[in-house]
Amino acid sequence: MSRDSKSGEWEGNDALKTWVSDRLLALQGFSTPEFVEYAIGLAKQATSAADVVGKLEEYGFALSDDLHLFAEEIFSKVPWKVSPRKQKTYDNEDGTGNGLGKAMLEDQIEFIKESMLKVDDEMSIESPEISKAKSELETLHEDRRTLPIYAHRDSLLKAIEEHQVLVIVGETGSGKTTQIPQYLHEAGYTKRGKVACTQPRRVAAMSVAARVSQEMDVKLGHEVGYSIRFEDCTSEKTVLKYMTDGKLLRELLGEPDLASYSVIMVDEAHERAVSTDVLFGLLKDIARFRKDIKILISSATPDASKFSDFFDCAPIYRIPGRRYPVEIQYTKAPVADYLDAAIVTVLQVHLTQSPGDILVFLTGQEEIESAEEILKHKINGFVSEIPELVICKIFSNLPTELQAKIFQPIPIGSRKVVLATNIAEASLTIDGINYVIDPGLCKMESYNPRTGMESLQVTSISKASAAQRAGRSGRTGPGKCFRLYTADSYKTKLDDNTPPGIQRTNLTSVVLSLKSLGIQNLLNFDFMDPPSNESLLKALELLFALGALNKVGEVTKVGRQMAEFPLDPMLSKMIVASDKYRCSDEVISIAAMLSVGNSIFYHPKDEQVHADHARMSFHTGNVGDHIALMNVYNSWRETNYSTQWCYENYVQVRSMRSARDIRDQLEGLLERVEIELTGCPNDLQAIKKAITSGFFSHSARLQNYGSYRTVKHPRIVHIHPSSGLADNFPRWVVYQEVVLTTKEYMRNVTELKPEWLVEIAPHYYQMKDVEDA
DNA sequence: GAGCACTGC
Repeated sequence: MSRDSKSGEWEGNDALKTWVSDRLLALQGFSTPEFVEYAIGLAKQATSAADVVGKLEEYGFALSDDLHLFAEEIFSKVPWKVSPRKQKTYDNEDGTGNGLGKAMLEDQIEFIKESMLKVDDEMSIESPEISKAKSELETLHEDRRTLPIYAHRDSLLKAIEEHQVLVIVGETGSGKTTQIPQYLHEAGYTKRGKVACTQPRRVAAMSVAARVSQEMDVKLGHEVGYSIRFEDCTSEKTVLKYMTDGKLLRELLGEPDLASYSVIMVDEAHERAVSTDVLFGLLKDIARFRKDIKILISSATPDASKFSDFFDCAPIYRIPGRRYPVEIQYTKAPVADYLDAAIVTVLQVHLTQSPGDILVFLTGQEEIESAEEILKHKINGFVSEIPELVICKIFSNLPTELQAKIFQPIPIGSRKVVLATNIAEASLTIDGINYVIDPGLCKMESYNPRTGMESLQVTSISKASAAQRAGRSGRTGPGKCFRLYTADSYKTKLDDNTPPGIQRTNLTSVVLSLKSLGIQNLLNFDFMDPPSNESLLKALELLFALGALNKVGEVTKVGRQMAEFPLDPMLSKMIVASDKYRCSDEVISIAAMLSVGNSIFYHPKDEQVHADHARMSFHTGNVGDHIALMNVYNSWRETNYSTQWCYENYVQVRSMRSARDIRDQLEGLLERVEIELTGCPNDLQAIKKAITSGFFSHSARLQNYGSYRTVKHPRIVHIHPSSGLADNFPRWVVYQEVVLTTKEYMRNVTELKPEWLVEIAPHYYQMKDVEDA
């Protein structure tokens, strides 16, 4: 079966395609269907052969006589010059994309009215004494019936029965996540197969499963279970399975038609996580040949037409939520200093507004810490007595024990202010918030496929995000949201939605997964919002260089081995290569440490000297950052994974535990791909060669004045000051990544011998690349 | 001589 939904498009042009493919093979050594289509597409849109050359050069092809010739030939061979991009059109007479019957709509509207009234009643009905008297289970069942979704049970089931794909819009508090899978179970869907409900986050999958197992009065892991990385709490009995969407993607690699499932419910679809978006495309395809499977797309955004359009006009079913009104205030004029404005607003709310806690959205750790200091200082400066203000902070890198503080009760008569990053927008919910202060900014990652460079920059949030932030104040009562920008800039400067993750990330790993699933032409893959062609082609190019794809774009044996590892392909390649150098034991530790990210070392502001000293102790002998990370892991392991050791060495214990989990998983996977676990503790060269096998495309050589030039696509870069080699200036290095902050910095650097590049990647480097100029 | 939001397999 072919997954190329539009593969018929070029039929009849096979001769042209073959010709283009051959020429591309000659030009760049490999040629996948994507590159063929890309080149033909360029020629179609180009106005001249020179135009084709320009575009190809812009992509990264080296200028040469061959390239010019190719451009001229393809320009003359492509027979037609067209064509406005094909637009998807749908018959959509009423313009709502809603195929539900009128009666059903009315039924919904009626219920929305009812449930709005109910919200007020509910709060006052039950006294604590009464609820105590009831059995816990009875209360649970009663709770189920008071959820907004309850009255929709039958019409919802009917809609699911009648349509293969249904988009469900359920506001927060509607009960969709816990109830719909139970309704499906009660209606008999689980007799045909499991019901999966995917979540973007691990904790959500776990906690929802726990809740549902209580409601159904079964043991967690029996009929109701969850499955997340490192933890599969399911059994043969399991019929309702909550899981992370990434986990379902992994399962898809082993079971491409999801035969053991009868319903897939993709929850929190509006978040548009990379794995959710990939799932959309795959599920749409599965639904085509598995008419018995039901797909539910559940989103909390009112505008679900995009989901509906994508799934061929799937009907939209709306379930009301339970929310309180939120009053939104804008500033009259733009603020000069939003941090200052946020602090002033906190104090104003504290002094003038009725009780209720405050949530402030800031961009990062440093900002939060300085806001905390300023706020403390200002409060101490008040001459007269004011009610106590308890300052709490939360961001993901904050040690767990300090994170817990935001949930602790505070003295009566005092008020809590929580200074938070985006973590409080969706990932965690704090009760008792009545006021939100929103400067309208966040840090967002962007990825430039041309340079392969990531950068993290402060940018304006979207309208959707602003709404989500405001909503955080109206969960337990009416709320207020103070936006530190003008109503006009809200209207004109904020985008409607945050660009989906898939358009902001390095796609190498996604591309390898999709290729492993047998998708032949990724430019035709049905993405809801396609990533740029360039970003897909760069990913293919890298996978070819790594040996994961052959020269016509098919997955190789190495590629299949790599795809088994839940890692960035360069890390997977490093592991696969470690077999040859007999050092897989060391290399999986390094891969685990690298894949944890940059939160291994702990750098408190006031103990920098000690922290730096501790960090450098792992770099003895200028071994490079990769080996240093291995030293950290091994030292920790030698202390029997001691927490105390972590504190003494300024190492974050949470990150180390996560590295251990990943390492254990990788060790298990070695066997699956038939790589022996072998160690060579004293042969650093072997380890470095394995690293080079994964990261050869990230090589750089020393220039004057301590700067470096990357070898393949020349750019000037620098060693990040946190690197152990920052003062060492080795002549040749490989690096894990380049990040753009104040300069272009290479992170995680290791020295190498230039001849290794030619030895390890002869298809990528020639002697002339590494000889002295 | 810097400073990094949030997820996930």
